[in-house]
Amino acid sequence: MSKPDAATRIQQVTRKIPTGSVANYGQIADLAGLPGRARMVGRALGADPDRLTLPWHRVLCADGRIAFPPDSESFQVQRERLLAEGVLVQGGRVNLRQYRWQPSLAELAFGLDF
DNA sequence: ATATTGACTTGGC
DNA sequence: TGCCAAGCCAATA
Repeated sequence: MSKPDAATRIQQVTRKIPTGSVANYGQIADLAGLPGRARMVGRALGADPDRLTLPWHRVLCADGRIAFPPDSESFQVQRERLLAEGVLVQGGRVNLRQYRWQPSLAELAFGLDF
């Protein structure tokens, strides 16, 4: 278990996003040790079987917008889940300056398996 | 084995 | 704001 695969690390980092906060794909990629691989984050989250407990809805595009097409089912689900935990979503977008997750080293390291 | 796709980002104009 | 080109790379076709 010393070197979990990329998808696993992405899932682990995503689980650390606090309720009421959000992060963007690139940020998760960086924190998971996958710089420049934002696309992989979206793919990994979508492929993750545990969609009910994994807070995938807290992951947004770099500009704060929901990555799904506004008319899609996923878009709505994500919007609902964000609103449900107090994150304001206007025009399919979240104000990052207000909700962006800014983890401390301790916050990231706590509970991690090195 | 080659080509296209996509829940992305960044930089430039 | 917006469009475009590059870089990214596993999954699909």
